[in-house]
Amino acid sequence: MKKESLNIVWFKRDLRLTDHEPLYMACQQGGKVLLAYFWEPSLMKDAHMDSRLLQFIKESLLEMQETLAPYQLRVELLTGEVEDILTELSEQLDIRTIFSYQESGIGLTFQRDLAIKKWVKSRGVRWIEAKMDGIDRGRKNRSGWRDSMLRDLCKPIFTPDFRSIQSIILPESLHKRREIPINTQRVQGFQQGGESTANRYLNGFLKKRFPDYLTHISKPEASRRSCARISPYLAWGNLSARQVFQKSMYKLGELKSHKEKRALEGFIARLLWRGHFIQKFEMEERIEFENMNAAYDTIRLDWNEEAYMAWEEGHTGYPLVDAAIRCVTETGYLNFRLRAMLVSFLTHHLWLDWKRGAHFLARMFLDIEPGIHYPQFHMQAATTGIHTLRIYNPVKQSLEHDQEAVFIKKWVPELSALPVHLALKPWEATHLEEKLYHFRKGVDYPMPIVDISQTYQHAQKVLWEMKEKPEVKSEASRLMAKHVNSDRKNWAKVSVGK
DNA sequence: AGTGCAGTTGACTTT
DNA sequence: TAAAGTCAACTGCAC
Repeated sequence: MKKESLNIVWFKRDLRLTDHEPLYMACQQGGKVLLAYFWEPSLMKDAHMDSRLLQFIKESLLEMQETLAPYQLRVELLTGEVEDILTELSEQLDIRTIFSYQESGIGLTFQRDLAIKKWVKSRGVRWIEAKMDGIDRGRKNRSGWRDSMLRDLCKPIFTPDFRSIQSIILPESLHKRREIPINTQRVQGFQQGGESTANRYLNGFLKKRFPDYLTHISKPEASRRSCARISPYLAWGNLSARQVFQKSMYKLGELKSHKEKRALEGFIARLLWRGHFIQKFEMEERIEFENMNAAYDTIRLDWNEEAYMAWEEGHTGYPLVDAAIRCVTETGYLNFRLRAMLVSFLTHHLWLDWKRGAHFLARMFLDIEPGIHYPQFHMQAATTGIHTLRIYNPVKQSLEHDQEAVFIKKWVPELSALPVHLALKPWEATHLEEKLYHFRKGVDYPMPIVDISQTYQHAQKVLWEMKEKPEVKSEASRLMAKHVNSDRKNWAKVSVGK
C-alpha cells in the first residue's frame, strides 16, 4: 500500500503564524501538512525548563490552534522525543520535507538537531531550516554581520497562505501522544503567551509607553512599565525580530520630539544588541558549560551551599538582592540592571561558580533566551577577560534606583513597616529603632551574609590580576577577533530621515 | 570685600 | 549595564 505523503512544519521557539518563513514555505508548496509541536521529555526535565515556561508555550500554541481552526488546520501537540515521533509517523506516512527554523539553543537541543539531521539523511527526508531572526550559522567572524542582519530585518514580512495546505489526519497510533503533559492551571503573575498578547505589548509600547524608556530602564519598578516587555514574546517566537524592527522603525520615522526619538533609537539599538549576543552564542555554544575564557578555570573552585541557597531564596541580608530574586521567582521578569546585580552578587560577592545560578535564573526568566543568557552571564561573572569588571554594590544601587524602597518593601515584606533608611540598610537599626518598629535584626530579616566591602576588594584584586595574565590576554584577543563588530563604531545605532 | 576652609560636584583615572 | 579614588573647580559660610 502506498503511503500518503506529507510535509511537516516543526514549531520550536517560533510559536507564531505571522512572519513565519518555514510555514510560509510549506504553504507555498501546498498539499498535506503536519503542523507540529513536540513536548520532549528530555527537554522538559532539563535544568533550563520550568512549568512557567511550559505554560507560556502552551498558551502560545493554543492561540495558534484557535487562529487556524477556521482554515480546518490544527497544530498537533505531541508528547515524545522528536526522533521517536518522526519514526512512528514515517511508518504510516511518507515524510517529504520538514520545515523549521534554525535554533541557536542549548546543547541538548543542538544535539537533538544533529540526531535529526542524521535521521532525515538516512531516510531521504528533506529538512529545510530557515534563518532565525537574522542569526547566521557557520559564521567564523563578524565581518559583514551588521549588514547581513539589517538586510534580514528589512525583508518583507512572510505571510503564509493557509488556504493552500490541509492538515493530515493523524494516524490512530499517535493519538496517545496528544495528551498535553502539563498542568492546565494558569499561575498568576506571569505574562501570558500568544501572538495577540505579544502584539498588545508591542503596540502599547510604541503608542504610549516608549517615551520614558531610557529614563526608566534602570528603575526596578518603573522599568516594568516603560520597557516594552516583549522579551518573552521574542524568546518564544510569538514575535519575530523583523516584526519588532519594522514597526519600531516606522514609528521612529513619525517622531518629531528629540527625547522620543532618542528613546526609540535606544530601544531599537537593544533589539540589535540582542541579535549580537545570540550570534555570539551561536558561534560559541560551549559557554553553556565552560568559562568563555578557559584561563578562568582556576578560580571560584569552592562551593558554599548555604551561601548559594541564601541567594536563590532571597535571604542574603541585602534588601535589593533579596527583593530582586524573590520578584523574578514570582513574576519571571527583572530589568537588565537587577539581573546583572544578581549575577554580580553570586559570582563576585559570594565568589561562587556561575553554572548553577545560570540554570536557576534560566528557569525563572520567562523570557529565557540562551543566546543572551550565557554571553551575559559570562560578561557579568567576568570570565571573558575582555570586558571591564562590573562589581555591583547592591546598597548603592538601591540608593540610586530605589530611593524610597518601594521595590524593596514590595518584595521583602519583612521590611515594609520600616522607615526608608532602615528598609535600605536594616543592619543599621539601633537598639531603640528595633524596639520602636518591632523589628529584630537577624531574626525578622537576616544580617548580611557577607561584608560587601571585603568581598568587593577580594573580587577586584583577584579579577584584575587575572586580566593581566598572558594566558587570559591571549585567549581574550582570540575571542575579540572572532566576536567584535569591527565594521563600524556605534554599529547598533539606527537613524531615519536626514 | 577678600580670604580661608569645609564640603560638594564633576571629569577623569584606577582597580 | 561598576565602583572607588583623585583632583580641580566651585559653593556657602564665617570672619
